[in-house]
Amino acid sequence: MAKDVRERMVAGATTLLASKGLQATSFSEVIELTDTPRGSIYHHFPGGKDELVLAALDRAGQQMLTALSDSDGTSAEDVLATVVATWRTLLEGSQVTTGCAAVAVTVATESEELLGAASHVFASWQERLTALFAGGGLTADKAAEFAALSLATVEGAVVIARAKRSMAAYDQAVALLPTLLAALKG
Amino acid sequence: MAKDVRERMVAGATTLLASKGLQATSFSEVIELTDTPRGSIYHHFPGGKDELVLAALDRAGQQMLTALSDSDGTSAEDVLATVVATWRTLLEGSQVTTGCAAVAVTVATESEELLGAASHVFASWQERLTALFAGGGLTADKAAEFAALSLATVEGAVVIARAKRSMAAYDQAVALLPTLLAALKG
DNA sequence: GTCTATACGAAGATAGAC
DNA sequence: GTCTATCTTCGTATAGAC
Repeated sequence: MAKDVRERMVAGATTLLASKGLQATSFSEVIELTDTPRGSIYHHFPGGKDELVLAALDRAGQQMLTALSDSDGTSAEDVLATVVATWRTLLEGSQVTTGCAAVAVTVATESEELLGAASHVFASWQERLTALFAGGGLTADKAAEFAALSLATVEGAVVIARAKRSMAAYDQAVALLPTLLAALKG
Repeated sequence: MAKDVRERMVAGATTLLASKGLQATSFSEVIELTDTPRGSIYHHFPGGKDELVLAALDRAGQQMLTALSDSDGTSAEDVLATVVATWRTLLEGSQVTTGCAAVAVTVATESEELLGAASHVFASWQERLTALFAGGGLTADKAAEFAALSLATVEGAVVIARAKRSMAAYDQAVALLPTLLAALKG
């Protein structure tokens, strides 16, 4: 059915954004990857590529929020571990070739709308992390700053690990995050 | 003279990579930005676009190393402040639209050679930071981990700040780096 | 070193048939 | 909903004149 085709296209676009970037997230690649009919792209996405990418960003944003959905009421240490592990799993499962869709869009788009959507993804993650860290033992101020730093660190670590194709590079870059958290608590 | 044209093209490509990404770093854009002759691109870069981007990445890598060239013998705190301030200046001078060329290439290329060049840029920065932090009061192990984390954090902070077009987002993401450094020293 | 002309392919997008 | 055909634009790249 139609919903299914559209959903598969969005999922494929999300994957392509994260692994090959905005340029390679073309209709041709999406169709090939998802085995969906070429003739129905503009039926499902009248707004063209931008509408597809917008939907893909939204999906990517939701996925991380879902990964954090079980973290309510857990300690800040556990929240941090979940974030670090979630990205680690993504990297490892792709031989360190896949990263963050929002990052890929941010550094490659010239569209205000797409940039805004990427911004919204980051903001939603940071907001959620701030709440979780605050609930997990940090003061409001410290929670906000630690959420901002840990998100930036993980995003940077993912990019650097991809360039080096090295899980060790990722692990090294995030290694001191628990140390910082301990310092904030102590 | 020839060297001048080539150099201007490389400089322009570096700027375009950092601000508009790999796709937009096209010959047309480079020529327009740098006001260089269209007919001489393949004279200066027989290897085509990849050769141009390779040179641009190398240039970007050198620029950061140059920014760190006065940091020998300074404290780890001063080294950190220099790194954070260098990226901050770049962001601020562009209304938060410019970022890191190596990040732009990493998330957008499918070329092993370009990915390797981006990897080399990150490695050269990290190596230099590790040496500076070690010289500035950290043990070898801590220096390596703090170099990896601070580089990842700053790179991530730059991307997120660009998406949000917000210097405050950058400042917030890096705010706790001195706290971590203090914890490592104490 | 720089020019023009040109070839080639890919991508986004639209129109109209089925 | 899906197809095919087509259009336009753009980017990379080459050839050969100046």
